Amino acid sequence: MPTTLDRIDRALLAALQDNARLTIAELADQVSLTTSPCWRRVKQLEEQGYITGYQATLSPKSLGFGVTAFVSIMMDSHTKDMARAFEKRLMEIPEIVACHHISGRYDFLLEILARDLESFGEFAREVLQRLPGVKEIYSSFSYKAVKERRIIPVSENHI
Amino acid sequence: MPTTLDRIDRALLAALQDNARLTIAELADQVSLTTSPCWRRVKQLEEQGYITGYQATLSPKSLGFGVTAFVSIMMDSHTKDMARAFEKRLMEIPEIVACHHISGRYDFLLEILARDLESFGEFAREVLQRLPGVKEIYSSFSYKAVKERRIIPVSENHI
DNA sequence: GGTGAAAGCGAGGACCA
DNA sequence: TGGTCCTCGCTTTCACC
Repeated sequence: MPTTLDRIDRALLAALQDNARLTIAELADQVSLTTSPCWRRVKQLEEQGYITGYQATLSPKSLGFGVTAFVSIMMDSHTKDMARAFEKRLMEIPEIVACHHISGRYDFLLEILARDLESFGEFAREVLQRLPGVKEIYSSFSYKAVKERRIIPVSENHI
Repeated sequence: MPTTLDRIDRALLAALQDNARLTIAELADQVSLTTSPCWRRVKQLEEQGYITGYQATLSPKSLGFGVTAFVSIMMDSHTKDMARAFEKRLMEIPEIVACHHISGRYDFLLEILARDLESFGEFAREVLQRLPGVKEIYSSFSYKAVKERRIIPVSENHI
């Protein structure tokens, strides 16, 4: 399915990544197309998996989350069951907004939101330390999000 | 401005975080309101900064990025000028999709997309090592994104 | 791949409760 | 606040190039 993307497809992806609420008419205008082919292309990009969803970006601070923490976790053992239990438990905890299984000294890298440092401390003690299979935890706090929109490059140079 | 959010506002935020392309009519339906008040609430949530934007979520893999790397960077010195030069340069590099200034042993944590490991190696040598003020770099690769949608909790329990 | 038209629906505003 | 109504423009899907 992943047919190759032409200039117009890439322009559509860039435009929608910047503003997911653009109407088809506005999009068509930006890429110099009429609405029908523009609409078909967007549908195709969705069906072929280039676009996986549309999300409103919320402000953590406005919602009461003053602290973003990055937590590195080392596991006791590295069995498949252990990893599965750990990952399953993670999915239930909304404060953990991202998690990657990673290479290197630690096994998982988590991104966590908390109201403040005190509430993070409690969360670390009561929740993180009790996750199945955890051996060691290293926490680091974000002083400032220098770049956080996670804009994926779509221009051809990068491929 | 940040007036407090009631149940309906939170439901709207949750719905739009899940699908930013919902129409006002669909949203109104989900929260049992008619379109006008629903529309007014969404506009308010945007104006008051709870919603900072709407983004299409793209698939890095489909776009040719097979590797997600987390790079920790230690700086030479910690002057304000140094940090500014470093941050300014970061903003110009699209492969760096996120960056936080952090506490702890390292100063910055970057998230980087690359085609493959080889191309990341080149990027690390040619770009990262040459960023202004860099003293030490530690790279770690994501084997698997266990959770990556960065859904910010909006239910009242968390506040 | 592209155009153009038609039917139906949503957006956004004025106004009332 | 929430609801009604109204108008304009957009979305979506045709048939066709």
